[in-house]
Amino acid sequence: MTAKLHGAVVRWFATEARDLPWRDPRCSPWGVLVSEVMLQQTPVVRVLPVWREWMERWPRAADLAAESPGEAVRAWGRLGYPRRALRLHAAATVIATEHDGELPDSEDGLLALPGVGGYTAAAVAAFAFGRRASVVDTNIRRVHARLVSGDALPAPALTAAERRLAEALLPDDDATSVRWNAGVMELGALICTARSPKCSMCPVADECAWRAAGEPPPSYVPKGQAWHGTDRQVRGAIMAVLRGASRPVPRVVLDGLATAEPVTAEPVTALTEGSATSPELARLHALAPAPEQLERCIAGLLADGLAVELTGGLALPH
DNA sequence: CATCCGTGGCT
DNA sequence: TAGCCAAGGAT
Repeated sequence: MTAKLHGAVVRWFATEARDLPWRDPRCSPWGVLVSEVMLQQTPVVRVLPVWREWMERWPRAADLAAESPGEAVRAWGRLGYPRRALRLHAAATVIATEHDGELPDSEDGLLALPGVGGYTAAAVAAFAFGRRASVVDTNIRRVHARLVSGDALPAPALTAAERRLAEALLPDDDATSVRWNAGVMELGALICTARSPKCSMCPVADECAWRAAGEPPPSYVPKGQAWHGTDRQVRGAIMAVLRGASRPVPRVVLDGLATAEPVTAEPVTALTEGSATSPELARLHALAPAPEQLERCIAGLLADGLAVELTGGLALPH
């Protein structure tokens, strides 16, 4: 019953898939893992250049493990959620020291790595090792919701029913299951998008339960992600300062930025000479965080290991 | 299980 | 333009 869907999606994927470097058969499992972690909540177009830099600089897990975690965070750049860089570095260390430099090829083995959850473990097992694994990401969930369940959007959180459905739809043989996973994911990314899906270009539009039902609206309103004034925004601004700093950033500089006292570009430059570029400091200052928020954010970054306290000030971890 | 955690392109 | 939202994971 699902054979028709399998054929349609696999054929569509064969001709319409984007030519992404981590899909190259010559890409190593390590390269696939790096791509999957970078792609967690970050769009492909922004990952591409950073992934290339990482692969050139750290072609094997052991190469990254030999670096300091701070270098990983700095090379992560502005991909967002920098703790992912930290966990990727930790995963590289585990791979280098406990797995002789080779990635585990089973879902369970992958799942044990830092920063690797259910999605990433299944994705690497499938895309790097050709295993039959049930990959469930936001794209696949959305396609399943529309195509099979007739809903405009998947539930707010992954449900057991969705896992069962994904497993039930997964082709039996390894090779087809890999193409199905990749194809459904690509379909969700390019055609069956969250907003304004391109149904006229969909290879399985005729089988879509959501279309058959007259494209009913979502049964709930997704709540947006708060940003302005949040700790995340302040943490991000602090991290940008630390990434741009070639030496520890004195606490007095950071603390001074939280005050209402205007800070001119001149003294900022003088205080942080050689330790940070002024655009990053200016951005943090423009946020005008309350002293307690700034303190809370710094404490959070220290607790997360994204920053360390030195006598000279705050810096990326060594 | 809900919340927290960055960033910037797109509509 | 202001929001929406993207190949999630950890707690």
